[in-house]
Amino acid sequence: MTRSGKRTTIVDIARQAEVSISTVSRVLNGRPVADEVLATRVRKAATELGYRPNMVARDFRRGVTSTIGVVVPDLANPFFPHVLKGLAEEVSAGDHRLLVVDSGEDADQELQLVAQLAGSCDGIILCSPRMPQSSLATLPALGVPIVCTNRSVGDLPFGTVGIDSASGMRQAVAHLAQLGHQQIGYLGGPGTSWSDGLRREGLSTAAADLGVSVSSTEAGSTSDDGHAKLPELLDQGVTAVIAFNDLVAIGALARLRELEMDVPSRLSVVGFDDIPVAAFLGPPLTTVSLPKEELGRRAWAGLHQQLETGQVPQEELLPASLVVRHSTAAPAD
Amino acid sequence: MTRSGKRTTIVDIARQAEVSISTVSRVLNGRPVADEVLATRVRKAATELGYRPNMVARDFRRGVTSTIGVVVPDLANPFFPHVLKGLAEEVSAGDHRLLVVDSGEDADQELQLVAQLAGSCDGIILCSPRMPQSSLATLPALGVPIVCTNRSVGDLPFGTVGIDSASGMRQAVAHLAQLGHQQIGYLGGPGTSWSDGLRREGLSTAAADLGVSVSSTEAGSTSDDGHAKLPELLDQGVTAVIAFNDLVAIGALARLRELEMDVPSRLSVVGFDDIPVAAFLGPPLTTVSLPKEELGRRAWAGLHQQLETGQVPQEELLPASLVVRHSTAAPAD
DNA sequence: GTCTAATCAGACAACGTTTTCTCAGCCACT
DNA sequence: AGTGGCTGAGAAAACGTTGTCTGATTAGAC
Repeated sequence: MTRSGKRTTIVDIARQAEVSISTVSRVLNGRPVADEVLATRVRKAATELGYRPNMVARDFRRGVTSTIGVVVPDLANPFFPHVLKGLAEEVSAGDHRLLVVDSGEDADQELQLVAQLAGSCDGIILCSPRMPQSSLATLPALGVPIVCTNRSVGDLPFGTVGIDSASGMRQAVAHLAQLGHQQIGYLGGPGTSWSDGLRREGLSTAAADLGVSVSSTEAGSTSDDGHAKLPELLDQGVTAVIAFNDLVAIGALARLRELEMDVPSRLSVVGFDDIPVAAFLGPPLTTVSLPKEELGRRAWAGLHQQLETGQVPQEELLPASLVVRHSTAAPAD
Repeated sequence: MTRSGKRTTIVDIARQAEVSISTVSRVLNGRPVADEVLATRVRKAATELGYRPNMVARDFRRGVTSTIGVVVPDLANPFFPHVLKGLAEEVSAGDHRLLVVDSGEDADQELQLVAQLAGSCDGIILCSPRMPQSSLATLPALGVPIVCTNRSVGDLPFGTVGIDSASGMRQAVAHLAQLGHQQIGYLGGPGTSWSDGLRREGLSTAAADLGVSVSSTEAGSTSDDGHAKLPELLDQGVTAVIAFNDLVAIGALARLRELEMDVPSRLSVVGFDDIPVAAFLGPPLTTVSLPKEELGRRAWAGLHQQLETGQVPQEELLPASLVVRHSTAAPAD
């Protein structure tokens, strides 16, 4: 501390080490300094005074924020924290901070949050954005590089990285078909979800290919939704159900328990995401595992590239793979 | 945009509105301006030029960061996102940003992260910190106000807000005792967890008061831990098990299913936290519900107060309450 | 020994904003 | 009518850092 109550700055160091401010800056930033004597004097003074750089001033001068914004629809959905973990890992390695905001599954608030974030971020990652295409189209005007996950953005200049849900769905349907199921139900996600669109598409083509019939309903993304909408599918005589995600599957499982219908003997259930509890459910859930951490990592890679080169990265699609546990079996017949 | 490629600044506005820079600043910050004509000229120019303030410059000048750091042990643990939601709600209302970092349940990394965060935050909220008291004691030197949740900090100058886990535990034990259980097992949390200490304390006093006996083990905070450690308790002949949290309880439930021991007829299970899936498990989990969002809100209140007044707020304790579902019943005898 | 070239530390401007200070203008009161 | 006080807009400094530019010092070549 200097005599004044303020924080120590490079000026204090310069004074104490009897060198110029520029030299302090150079030493502290590891730029080449010829005179090793000066350098050590500076470093000594810095530690003596307990110097810690003022990041805000540094960012201000450099014209950056060193901050990346991430918008997720719902942190309480176990899917997103995993994406964040993958993201955080890489982002902090690149000396950036991560500003996380939760839009509460609200498309309007999502749009507002992005606009607000844009003011204090070098770049933004939109996880599974729920906003309509028309809102999405307003974002380039913010002048901030944006990468979307789990969403196609038309010809908007955004990087995108998604998961090949269609393929995952094909694997799930193939698995069920092989077990002998002829009638499959789909507990679909929210209509605003791009992934849900992909999954429905994969479902119908796979079903057509394999000669099984499909009933589907729009449920949502929570366990409550799965719990509420399952009977609708049961009425249609399905022998297996695929859920939009594991949470919905958990809701369905709970309803089946109430109805005293055993899983998998009376009904097979397949989830999506492979959240950690999936392996511990009763029965352990067969589900399509998605590379969540990798999704985060690739999103950062795309954004990073755009920040460095100005080039909008190409669209990317990550593979999904079915994990067979014990919630699926041959139909009772 | 001005002719140069740069972003528009208040200088551009001043030029266009033909007023001084100070006036622009005053108008834009809503400070009293006498001449309404000037004010409207400024506002008009600002919208025409599409002005968006440079937050970094503003924060720099004001000597603040407008950012609050939050450290959580594991985002994938469903407990924390709820705390964050309560927190985020209030924090963003106060024109602050939330910087969230995940320490991966690693005490060393936790300490490092806090030190790093300190450089770019006005204040820090430590959620259930896992670091030892000795590390905690080094934090005041960072010169940043800190509030801890779920942790007593001795005489360190931190605000703290916790949950009365001991009372929750008493309720759980009372519930089980009333059902007729005489032998209760506890699947404890990580030794570094303060909450776990509180819970053990509440458990032993409640057990003594009610005349039931207790066996306990140190499991951890994940479903894997519960799954692995449950047999240890079963060997001791308990008729009911209380888990450190719902995730651990889920692991226990899974193990019981494997062992074909029905819940609650063969063993009663009680969790802690009341995470959303708890209600959908098989059977729906009796658990001690914790005010997670409120915890976040109170933490911010404490930090906010400290930032405004410089006064370290008093320790706070929030109530917990048992939610009885279907994983508990009278013992088989 | 002198002149040129090269090297490197120090002086200083700049980043965009807020805020303090200055001073012009006006009103009211003597 | 002159002066004192007051209001409010404009000028300018300041925040801490980085980076460009300048000037000095030294080494090398003739």
